[in-house]
Amino acid sequence: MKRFVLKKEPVSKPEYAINYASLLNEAQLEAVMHDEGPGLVIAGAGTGKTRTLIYRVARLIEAGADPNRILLLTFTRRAAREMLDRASSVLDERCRKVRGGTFHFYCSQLLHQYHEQAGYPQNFTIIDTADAQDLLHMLRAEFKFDKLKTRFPKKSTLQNIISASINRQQSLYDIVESGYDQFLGHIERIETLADAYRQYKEQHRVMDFDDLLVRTIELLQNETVLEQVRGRHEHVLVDEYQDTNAIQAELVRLFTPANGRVMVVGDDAQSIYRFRGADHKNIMRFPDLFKGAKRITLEENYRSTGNILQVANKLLEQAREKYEKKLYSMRETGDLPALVKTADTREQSRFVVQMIMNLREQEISLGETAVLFRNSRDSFDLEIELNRRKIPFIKYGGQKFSEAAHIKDVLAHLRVVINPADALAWNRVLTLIDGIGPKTAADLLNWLESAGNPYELASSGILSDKFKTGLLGLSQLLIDLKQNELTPAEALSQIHAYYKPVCEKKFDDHPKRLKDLEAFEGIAVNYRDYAQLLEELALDPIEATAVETEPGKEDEAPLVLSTIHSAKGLEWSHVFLIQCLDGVIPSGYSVDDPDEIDEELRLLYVAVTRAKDMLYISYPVLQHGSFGDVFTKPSRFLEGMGEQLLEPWLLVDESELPAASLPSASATALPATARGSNGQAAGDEA
DNA sequence: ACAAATACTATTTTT
DNA sequence: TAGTATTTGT
Repeated sequence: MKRFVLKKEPVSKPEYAINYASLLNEAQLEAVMHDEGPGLVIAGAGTGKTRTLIYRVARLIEAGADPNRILLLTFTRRAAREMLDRASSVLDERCRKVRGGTFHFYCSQLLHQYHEQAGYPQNFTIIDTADAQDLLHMLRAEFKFDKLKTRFPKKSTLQNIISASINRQQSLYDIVESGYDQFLGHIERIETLADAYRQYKEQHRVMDFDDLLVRTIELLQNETVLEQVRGRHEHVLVDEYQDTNAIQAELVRLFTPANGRVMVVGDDAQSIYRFRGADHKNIMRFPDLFKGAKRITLEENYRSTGNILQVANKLLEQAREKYEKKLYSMRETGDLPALVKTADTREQSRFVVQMIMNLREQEISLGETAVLFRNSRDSFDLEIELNRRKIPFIKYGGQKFSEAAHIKDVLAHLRVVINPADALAWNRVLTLIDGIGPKTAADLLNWLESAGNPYELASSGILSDKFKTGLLGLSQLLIDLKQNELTPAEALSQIHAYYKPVCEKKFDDHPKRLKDLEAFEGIAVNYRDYAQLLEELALDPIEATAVETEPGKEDEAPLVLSTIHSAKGLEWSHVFLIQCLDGVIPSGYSVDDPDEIDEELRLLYVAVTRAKDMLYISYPVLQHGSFGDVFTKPSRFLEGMGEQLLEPWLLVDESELPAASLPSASATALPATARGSNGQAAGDEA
């Protein structure tokens, strides 16, 4: 029955098991069914972007595409996993065979596979941001730049500058001039360091995150490799395209097969990674890069109530650079988002906790609620309050679990065993020993390079009584780890035992950290060998910083605390946005650059559009600083919003309320709605 | 000369 | 809070 007339007929249904037309709106359907040539989907927040991608994957497979030859690039590995999970439940298990992951992950796969052409050993190691910083720290000491009279950038700043220079494809000078002008006097030293850093990485055959992308582009200059790589992609799909930078855009171009089957999805109004070189205009330049790209726009929002979208649209109106679309809510109007002014941070925390407890009584579970903030530290006070009230929560964003000092300490021991040439890990391991500082460690390292057996530390020439015992202990541990073939979990448990006293001495909060280590051993059970554990951890660090679970209630999904950046692509029924202050959002660092201000505005836009049913924006009037209290102003972005957009809530002291309204309470504040008695506000129900 | 203890200060966001 | 500068101690 295969007929050459098929093309002329309306989209044929009988071929598909899934009835796409009934499950998707017109624009979504168009994106899912799009066949030849490049496609660009501009999808506003909550317009079913992910849904469209999922159904497209299913549709392509149904149409006969080999799942293995579909490449799905996402921003995080979590997003890739979720998408393929959902696609599998929509269609079937074939969807799991889709190639996918982050740009970094896919590049690292290619580089391992074509290591010869790339000029690297098969087992090159990937260093994460913290390693890169440690390396710069070491180099800075080597060049004696740490003993200068004028202020020199600290290691994290140095790493930021170097990485920005690569990702934004600008010279170090330009980066320093535009963002770090206080260090312009040191520009030559910074250039020296960046050069030494690059050399070290080449000599030791390690790559940082940026190298993974840059080296892949270099690799694909090889025509044979390029043909092979392209040849294995039948379709390329890219999510969150607005957050790609020029390097990633080039990768997409290189990955795309000759048939031009590439589809990218994104929202220029949600571009929030400028600092990493992303340019929200990139997505609009896609048609220049891929001629004849079909453009599809999704504007119907299924997520948020009308009132929430009004606030979102009002935010975008303030942008200097206009965005082309406006969101239309497909839902009811809903309640007005709340604007809550609190006396100080403590009161804000108590307000949030109180509201969350009230919501829980109204059958809105913790898992349907999230608290968002600009900076990771903005939730510190709230975390204390949540702990006090025994409310389980999980925090995303900020420092990662596997980047915490104590976890890195433990991992360094593993790294030394896998790769005795890993100077960074040695440095870390050695300086943990009492009596060994940077200098002695460097001397020992020097000796190590010529040593026959690097683990027989005791035979080194420079043994002093001061640290002899410690060094012997370390030697013992490393030999144990090397000789007995242990699983990663067993090895970690050995290291844990060795590290325990060190940890107790080094950290005041050792009980918490030792508990983390136990949890880490549990996680390590899932890994085959040391090397796999280390590489996966570098590319996909364990995101959650702290999980606090109340015993017995483990099945209830915990409350989510998240930075706005980490909340991208997610949604919750009720969303609290705390610390909505001028100087926080927009960040105080961005106020003199209009482009940066626009980015902060988009950030706020992302935060607001995470909410499905109700949004609470709060800010404290007074902040307790180290120099005394400081009066603060709400975010400038909220200024133009009248009471018809945001409803001001008053916090009423408990003592002024009828006794019944609060079940258990210390001096907790309670919101009262200005709308009178019918309000949904907390406390009214119970 | 180097390590350890203490005081101070400046703080984004992520692969 | 953690990273850095300064002081104290061995």
